[in-house]
This record gives sequence, structure tokens and C-alpha cells, in this order.
Amino acid sequence: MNEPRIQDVARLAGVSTTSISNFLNNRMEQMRPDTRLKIQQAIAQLGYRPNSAARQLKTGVAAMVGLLVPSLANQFFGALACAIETAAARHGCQVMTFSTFRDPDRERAVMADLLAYGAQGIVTGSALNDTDHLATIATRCPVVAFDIRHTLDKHGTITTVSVDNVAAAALAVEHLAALGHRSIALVTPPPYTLNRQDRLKGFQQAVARAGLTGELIIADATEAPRDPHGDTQLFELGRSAAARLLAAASRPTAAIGINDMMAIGIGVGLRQLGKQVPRDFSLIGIDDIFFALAHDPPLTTVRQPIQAMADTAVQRIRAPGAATAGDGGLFAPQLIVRASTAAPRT
Amino acid sequence: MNEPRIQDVARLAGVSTTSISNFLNNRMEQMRPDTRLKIQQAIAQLGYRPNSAARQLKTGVAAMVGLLVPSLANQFFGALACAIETAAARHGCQVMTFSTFRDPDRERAVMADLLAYGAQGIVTGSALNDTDHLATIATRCPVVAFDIRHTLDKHGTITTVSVDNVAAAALAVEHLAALGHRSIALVTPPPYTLNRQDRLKGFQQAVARAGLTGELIIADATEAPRDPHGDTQLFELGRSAAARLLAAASRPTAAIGINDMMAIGIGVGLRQLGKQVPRDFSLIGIDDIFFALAHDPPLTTVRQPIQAMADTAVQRIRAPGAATAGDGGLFAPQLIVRASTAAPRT
DNA sequence: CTGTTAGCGCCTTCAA
DNA sequence: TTGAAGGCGCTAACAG
Repeated sequence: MNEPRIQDVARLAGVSTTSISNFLNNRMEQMRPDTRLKIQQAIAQLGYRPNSAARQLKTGVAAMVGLLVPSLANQFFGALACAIETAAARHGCQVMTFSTFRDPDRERAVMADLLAYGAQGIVTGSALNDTDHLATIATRCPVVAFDIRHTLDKHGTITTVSVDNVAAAALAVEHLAALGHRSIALVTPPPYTLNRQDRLKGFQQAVARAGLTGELIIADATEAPRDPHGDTQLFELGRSAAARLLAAASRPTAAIGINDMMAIGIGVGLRQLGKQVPRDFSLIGIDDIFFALAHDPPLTTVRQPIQAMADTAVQRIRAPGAATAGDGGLFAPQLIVRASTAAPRT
Repeated sequence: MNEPRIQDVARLAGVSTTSISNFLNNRMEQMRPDTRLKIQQAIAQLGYRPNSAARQLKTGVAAMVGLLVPSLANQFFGALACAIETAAARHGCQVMTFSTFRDPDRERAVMADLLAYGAQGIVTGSALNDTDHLATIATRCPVVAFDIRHTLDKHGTITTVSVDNVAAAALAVEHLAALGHRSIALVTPPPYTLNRQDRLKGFQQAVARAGLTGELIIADATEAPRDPHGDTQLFELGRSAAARLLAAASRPTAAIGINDMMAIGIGVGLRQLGKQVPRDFSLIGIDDIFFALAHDPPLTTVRQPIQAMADTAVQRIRAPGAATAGDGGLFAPQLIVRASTAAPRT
């Protein structure tokens, strides 16, 4: 309603709209310093802001990147959104975030919306089953898949950014081994997604390397209600897995949760069973979500360098071609030792 | 890149662009059924999506609402963003979310961006100190303040949506009173914000009504590092407040955290001090964030009806005028009894 | 019921 | 340096 327009600025500054446009687009060399100053003042005085719709209509792109996540209510993705926003702000561009609630139809619709909005590119932290669709989108704008590396490699049109999940799990194993644990378990839901498969692989490789006994506890997803919003499911699965952990044939003295949510669930379950962490049992997660810190005891975990990953993701969108499809984009995880791991009782 | 345009659809369907436009804007009565069918097919065949920038440039508004939160890494605001997105989707519109990191400058900049983007309205869950600026924005588009009622009422141009914080605190007090507690405490940082002041007022009123002893524990904000991202601060403050709780002169048997984050911190602190919740001490929060459930024991709390509040917020943006500035917009909180409260030990 | 047409605000030649 | 002018894709009169 009654926003100032470029012509108003031009009139007030006593210059042409062309100069204003040049000013707005940082072509300072094409005007005298005093012109520049006058323009600056006029813009400030009017509170002028270029209309992005018009600009986009003309140039074809918006200074905006899209972000898809399963749900912002999920702590990990909230943090991711934060990191992407921070990264985008460094490029002077906005983020439009959508929760897909893991609904493929909604996912498709939302991608189309983003395209209609002229998004420069799309970062997706939402694991699609329909990768062909993703590839189609990728022909229209750069698509960066966050933490869902392998699924998409085959198409070769999508770049990916991911923590090295194999290394992450290995880091957890090595930490436990160094503490003296000889029998450990990995607790995970059925590893359908490839990042979970990677973590599983890392676990098995590291266990073999260290000569440990490694048991796999598959938490049956039907044991807890699905929850597309906040991922309470993983927490509940972890909690109910605690009993199986204690009853396991290999008598593990430590467990790795496939991620922090699961580890926190395990921690609560163990305590409800009268076990004390880390005195009776060691526990370690992966991701380093905020509540790892708020857990009692503070959860030892393997951190994903989210901000660095987000920076790379946005960079790839702003400068596609810089990275070729399928190239590395693998980030090194970092062990964060807190208080949920200790040497096993002898 | 090479998106189909409205003319392409018109050509393929063998009709005029007007009809396509009518179709897109749901003016079905202005065309024959067979025309409608042809259009439908043509759109599907081309995968056509109207360009939102062009549409917005023409109509002046985008099907988009802005959302400002301190940080999406904060569990509560992640959930809020989720709820707003769900509400907006029901109106067929998108959400552009920004984290302000509680930086007034960024807040201002982001509001301006939103205006430049043609946002239909702005929901802010971010407590500004500069309410005049907010009022200025409100002259350009509807602004709905989420959970920061009183600060803004004086301007009369901004509508607000908030839980009844007085009632929320009272609900907590009454629950504890009903369990038999006679001396309780409220733990809060210095109540600068007005929703905290409301909670404090509700606490004091309810305590007086029930004839209890009510102590106020002000957690000194300097005791924990500030954290604009994830609000670890409140957690840490709660944790360090546990000792003061146990040493308090009024010998409280239960505590209310000003919100869940604080209550969870208190819970962890109490346990580290060897106290068992709820056997030795009862604990209750306010908000009902997800981790109230993941806390051990599951935290009794007072829930904000976030989705209903979000629906109302979006409604006010879509149909401004329906609600007059400053009108109620107060929502009833709900007591969620879980396992952190019990009768005091006799 | 359908076609024609004039902009929405900005960017970018182009000639002055 | 500047002014004029032609769109970007769509909508909404208005005239058929």
C-alpha cells in the first residue's frame, strides 16, 4: 500500500531511474560520488525498498532458496533451518522453508511452489522415495540433498552434502573401545535410509577393526506410533529398546544410538530399568542436537558440522557448476565427549 | 528456465488467456465445462504453474505470510513455525520464516525484506523492544504478535494472539495445591517480558487464593552464558536454581518453571543434587514443548494450544478487520498431567 | 462466454 | 551520465 517506487526515489534525488537501478545493483562506477550520495539519502528518506516481485519478474530469479525438511518441530531440522538461514543471509538471500511431514504428495507440491516462486535452488533434508521427481526438479534449478547422499548419486544431477556417516559411527565405536568396552551394541530402526545404512556399516567395520563384539539391535518401528511432526517415535523406540539391550546375548556394556533422539530414549529407558548411565552402561549418540546437552547425564555424541554443511549447500546453489554433481560433499564428524560414557565396570 | 507460460497453455487448449486466468482464479462459472476440461488437460500436459512473481506484481500481494522467531533452533519456535505453516497451508499460502536471533537490527531488516516480498502479513513471535517500529510496519500490512500481548496493545494497530499466561500459571498452582503442596516456588529469570510478568501474576494470585506460601526464585541471567540460538541459557539457569530451591527459607515442596526449558533444567539440577522427582520434589513447566515428554520423568506441564493460536494468527492476516486491534485473542491453557508431580512426602 | 489490451515495478539496452 | 522504451508473466477491465 503506497510503497515508494523507483521513480519516487529518482525524482527526490533529482536523477534518472537508471542511476537508481545502477545504484541498487552495485554499479557504482557509472555515477559520480555526489550522485551516489544523493541517491543514498533519497532511499533512506523514503524508506525505499525495491519490489522483489518486479525485480524477479524481470531477472527471472529471486534472491531466495527453498528448504525442505520433514518437520521443523524436529530439533535437528530446526537447527538445520537455522544454519541454512544463516548461510543464506551471508549471500544476502532469503530462505523459504517447508515441512513435508514426510508426505510425498506434499513434497512434490511444495517443490512446485518453490519453482513458481523463482527459487534459486532447493536444499532438501527430506528423504524422498521418489528420486526421479527430484531429478526432474534438478533440471530447473540446483538441488542440494542434505544428508541423503547415496540415494541420489545415480542421477548425477543432484549435488549432495552430508556428514561422513561411516566415519561418525566409527568414531563412536573407537571412543567406546578406547574406554575399554569389549562388547557394544548399535540400536537403530530398520535402516531403510542410506545414511543409517552408512552408520551401520561404519559400526560394523570399526567393531571388526577393533576386535570387539558388536551387536545390532533393530528397534521394531511398529512398537511406537508414527509421528510425522516431532519424531517422538525414535525416542519411544529407544526407550523400549533398553530392555533388549540389557537382555542381549552378547552382554554389551555400551550402546550407540543411531542418532541422539534414539540415544536419549535409550537413556531414559535404562534409568527406568534401574540402570545408571554411565556407571552401569555407557551411551553415545550421533548428531549432537541441543537436547543431548539437556539430557541427564549430558550425552556424549558425534557432532555433524551443520553450519559448515549448510554453508556449502548454499554455496552450491549460488554458484552451481562450481561443484560437479555427485562430488564429495562429505564432512568430517567430531566426537563430543560429555558424561554418558565411561569405562565399563570390571 | 523455459517454464511454460499462460499463453502456451492457452494455445494448447485452444482458448484465450483470459479463460486460463479465470480457471486459475477459480472463476469456473465463466466458462463452459468442456473449456474447463481442455484447460485442465493442457495445464497437466505442460506441467504449467503460474509464475508467482508476475501474479504478485499484478495483484500487489503474494500468497505468503512472514514469520519472525528468535530462533528455529529453539524447540518452542520450531513447533510454532510448524503450526503456522500448517495453518497457512490451509489458506493455500506459503510462509517465509526468519530467525532474528534477538537482534533488533536484523529484525528490522527482515521485516523490510518481508514487505519487499509482498508478504500479506507478518506473524512475530519475536519480542521487540522497539514497538514503534512494529507499529510502522503494521500500517503496511497486518501484524500479529504471538504471545507478546501487552507490550503492543497501546498502539492499537497490532492484533495479538496469546495463551492466557495468568491462567496458565494459576493452573499449575492449582494442580500442585490439589496434590497437597502448601509451599511452592516459581523459578524465572528476571521477568522483563510481559508474558513472564503475566505468569508471575497468575502465580501470585493463585497462591493467595489457595492460601499457599509462594516463593519467587529469580534466576540471575548472568549465571549462564547468553545463547541467542537454542536457549540453552534457560536450561542452565534452571539447573543452577535447583540448589536455591532446596535451600529456600519457605521450604517449598514443589516448583513451577517459568517454561518447560527452565523446568527441565531444574529437574536435571535436582537429580544432580540427589533429589528424586516427584518423590522428593514436584516439578511442573509451562508450554509443553516436545522434550517435556522426553524428560525423565515425563514433565507435567501446562500446554499452550499452539495450533489453534496459529490458525487464528493466520486468519487475522488473511481477513484483517475481522478482528479489531487489541481484541482478546487470548487462549485457554490446558493442564497436562504426566509424572513429575505427586503429593508431597508427609 | 471469449478475445484484446493495458499496465503492475523494475531492469536493461540504446541513443542522446 | 541520463531519458525513453520495451518487455518479464499475469490479471482484470472492457469490448466483442
